[in-house]
Amino acid sequence: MGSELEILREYIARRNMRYTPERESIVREIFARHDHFSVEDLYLALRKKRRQISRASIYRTLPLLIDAGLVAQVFQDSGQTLYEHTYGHEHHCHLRCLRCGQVVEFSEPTLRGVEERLAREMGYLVDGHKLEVLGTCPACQGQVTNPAKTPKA
Amino acid sequence: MGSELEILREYIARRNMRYTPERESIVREIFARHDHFSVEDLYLALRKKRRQISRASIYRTLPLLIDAGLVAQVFQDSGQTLYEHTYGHEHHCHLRCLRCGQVVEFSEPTLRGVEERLAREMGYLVDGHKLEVLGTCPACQGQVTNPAKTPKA
DNA sequence: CTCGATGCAAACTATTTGCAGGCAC
DNA sequence: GTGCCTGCAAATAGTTTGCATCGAG
Repeated sequence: MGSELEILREYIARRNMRYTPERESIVREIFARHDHFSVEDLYLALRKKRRQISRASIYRTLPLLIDAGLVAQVFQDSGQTLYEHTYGHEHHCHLRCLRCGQVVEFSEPTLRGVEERLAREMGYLVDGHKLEVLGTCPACQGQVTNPAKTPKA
Repeated sequence: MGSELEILREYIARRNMRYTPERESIVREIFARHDHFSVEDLYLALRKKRRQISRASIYRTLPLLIDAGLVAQVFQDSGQTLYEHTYGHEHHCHLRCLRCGQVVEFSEPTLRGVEERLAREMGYLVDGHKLEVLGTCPACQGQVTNPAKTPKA
């Protein structure tokens, strides 16, 4: 706990950037929650805690955190990009219900082998993977069948 | 060849919708190309072939084609949603370079087993999966290291 | 003191939608 | 003829960006 801030500090120091209170608050908030969040979620949560940080700063900070390995982009839902913190968590995949949006996390260790195979065969330097399994959750089964909503672009 | 039109016809007939020349042209164009395309790509390609179809119609048609199993959403690149036709092709996964955007397709049959396991353990009705492996392609390795571009929302 | 970071508001861009006319059935 | 579709243009919504100011180093 708190070592995400050290990572941030180190990342920032190594590039002669500024360690600002805004950046620190953003990271604190991201690691205080344990869900998939959008920029808007972050913005509102910070504002509720009396840390008013502009959306622009959040948009500008997230790419840094991703590059620093603290955060990952998960997927899009209804037009919003969702993120999750990754530092300190084992990598996992997502099973998602196309009707209600429910997300279940699961792990699939064999994918490490797939990454290695691709690195070897294709000469890629592999950073990671994203596996999403899509379907209908138990609760949504047996309901009228409207075309499942396509995750908005 | 051409059976994608039959699928479309059947899908449309089954729901008392209209089989319009616009919808047919869109499907023809999608199956004439073999790449990942955006709505804009389609729009321009159709227009170049003197089939002027509005973007709105393309946006309205794609969800139907996805529901009909003819097309799938692949991923986002620079803010655009990319699609590919799927009918008549084996399912495959994507290996993508975060620096130049190159995409390599590969297959990973073991994922079928993962789907089955999840269906069994979580009670989901599984429609399919999307696996994306991210990294740096051989050509982009050994270049100055700017933070890899995050696929825009 | 200097230059990178912030906030604001305006700009962009992809996508959605209301509406009037057109056409598949 | 009826109601679904289409094109157009306007409306949305998420994200980006220019600029003046602020503040970390």
